Amino acid sequence: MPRMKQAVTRQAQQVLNLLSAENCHMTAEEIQNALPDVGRATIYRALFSLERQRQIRRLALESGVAVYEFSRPQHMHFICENCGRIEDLPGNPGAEAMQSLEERGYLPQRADIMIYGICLKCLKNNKEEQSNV
Amino acid sequence: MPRMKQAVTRQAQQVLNLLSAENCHMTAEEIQNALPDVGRATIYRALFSLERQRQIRRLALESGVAVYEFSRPQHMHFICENCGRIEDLPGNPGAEAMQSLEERGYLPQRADIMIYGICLKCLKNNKEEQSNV
DNA sequence: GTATCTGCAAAACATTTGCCCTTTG
DNA sequence: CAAAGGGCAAATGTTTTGCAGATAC
Repeated sequence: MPRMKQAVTRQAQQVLNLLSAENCHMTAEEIQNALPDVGRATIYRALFSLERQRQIRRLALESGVAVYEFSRPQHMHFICENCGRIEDLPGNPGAEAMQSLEERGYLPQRADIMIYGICLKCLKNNKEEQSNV
Repeated sequence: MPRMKQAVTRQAQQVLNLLSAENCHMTAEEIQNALPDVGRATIYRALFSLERQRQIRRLALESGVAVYEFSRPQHMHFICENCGRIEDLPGNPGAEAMQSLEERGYLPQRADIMIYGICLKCLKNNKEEQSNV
C-alpha cells in the first residue's frame, strides 16, 4: 500500500511542542539544542513544513538570524537591542494599511510589525549599574 | 600631520548616490554589481558606516537577505512575494505603539512595518496569463 | 515493498575579518 | 610618512541539499 505523506512528523511535533509555550521565540539553533537527537537538516525541514502549514511563523530579525514562533492572532513584536529578547505586544496597527492596499487592488497577506529598542528590564539594570559606580 | 577620518569616503558616496534614487531598495549584491570597481568588503563597510550615520536604513527581509534604502521620514514597506519588489507606503502606524511602550517605561527606538503580499502589477500579469489559456 | 523521512556531511549563501597594499593629508 | 581606507581571499555563521540508510504504512 502506498504510504501517506505525514502532515506533522514526530520530529516536527517535537518542534511544535517547544514553540507552543507562551511568548516563546527560538532560533533554529536553540531548537536544535533543545532536541539533541534531531539532526540540523531535519529541524530546518520541520520548520519549513510547519511554516508552510501556517502552524508557526518565521521572523527575520535585523541581526540576520531568524526566530520562530507559534502562530497566534496577529500581534506586534518588541525586540530588545540589548538582551535580544523578543516580546509579543497586543495590537495590529498594520490592519488599516492592509485594508487600504486591498482597496487599491493589491493582495496583502500579512503584516510584520517590529519595534526595536531597549526593554524595561535592561533599562532598570543599567540604572542600577550606574548608581553602583 | 595626522590624517582626519573621513565622514563619507568616495566609495560610500557612490553607494549613497545609488540609493538616493526615489523608491530604491537594493541588496548588497545589487549595489556591488552597479559598482564593479569596488570590492565586496568595501561595499559592506560603506553600508555599515552609512547605516551608523543614519544616512541609510537596512531592512531584513523574510527571505534572509538585507536590502538598503536611503533614510527618509518613517514609512511602511510593501514586499511583493511574487516579484520581490519593495514599495514604500506612506504612513507610520507604529508610532502609537511606540508611544504606549514609552509610557510603560520602555525605550523604543524605531519601528519596522512590512506588509507581504502580491503587488498590483503581478496580479494583473497573472490575470492576463490565465485569460490566454 | 516502496515512498517518505532522517541524519550526516558537504555545499551554498550572505556577510565579516585578517592581511597587506594604496591613498591621502 | 603615518594613519585611514581599500581590495582580495579566507573565515564565519546560517541555511539548504545530496545521498544512503532507516522508518512507517
